[in-house]
Amino acid sequence: MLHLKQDHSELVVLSVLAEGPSYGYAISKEIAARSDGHFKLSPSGMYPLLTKLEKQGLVTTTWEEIKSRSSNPDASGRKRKWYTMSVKGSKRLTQHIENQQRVLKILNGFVPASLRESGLELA
Amino acid sequence: MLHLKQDHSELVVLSVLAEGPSYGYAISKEIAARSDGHFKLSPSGMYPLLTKLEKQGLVTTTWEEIKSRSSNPDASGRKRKWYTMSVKGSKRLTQHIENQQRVLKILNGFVPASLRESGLELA
DNA sequence: GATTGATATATCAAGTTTCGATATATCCTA
DNA sequence: TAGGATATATCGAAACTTGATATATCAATC
Repeated sequence: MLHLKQDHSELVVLSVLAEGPSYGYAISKEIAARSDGHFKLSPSGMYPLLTKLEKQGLVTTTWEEIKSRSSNPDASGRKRKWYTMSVKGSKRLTQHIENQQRVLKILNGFVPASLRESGLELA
Repeated sequence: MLHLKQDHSELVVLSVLAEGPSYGYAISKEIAARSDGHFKLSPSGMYPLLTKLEKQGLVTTTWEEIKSRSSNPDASGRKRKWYTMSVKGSKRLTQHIENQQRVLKILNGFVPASLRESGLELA
């Protein structure tokens, strides 16, 4: 299991949001599921990141009031904060991936030829 | 220009050392040259890293006394610390690259199909 | 009706990492 | 003799990471 660092976190979260609006908890489950449990983004990594994305205008947010069926109808209920990727966020995701490609290509240039020949390539 | 993070630093430094012994200053120049100036590992990143590699037994070291031709033959002269990759270091480099490949493959699974179709792939 | 586990958002503090600045000293060339 | 390159190394402020903690609801079991 690998704890995601900021760069990868941002790429992964934006990628998940590229397929439609979601919210913190669901995103973290999605990341674990789609990585076969290999990637983990914990609450303390997720929420500060989402706040950052919001401040940078890469996502917009709305609150959903989750009404309980069984309890007091006046109760505030659980709240869910939805994140929707903006056009700016979409562009940022593309940039992110392009940048990763560039870095990978350079990085691959450092891999010794002997290893590259055995299929150990990064790009 | 991109400052290398620890993971990438280790991979790049071990890759350089895979081609033969070298020393801090030369490695940093090699990194800048072979990345067309895109990667930079500054002294404050380089020396602690080399010390770490040494402590982990991934490299062995020897000091070279660089004798001056023109000055006092008794002068201590400049010292150069050579780093030689060990068998353990060689194995670690392979592991490093294999691990990167694995992470990249998973990461690529998050990239939206629409972007992957335009050639924006990470693995 | 009480307990448990899952859902859901969020912060804190301690630890680690990063990186520009600094320190020291030699060598070479103009 | 001054400046730029060579060479190793540390410091401290800022940023980042992450386990722990806090709060609260909901659903299912006991």
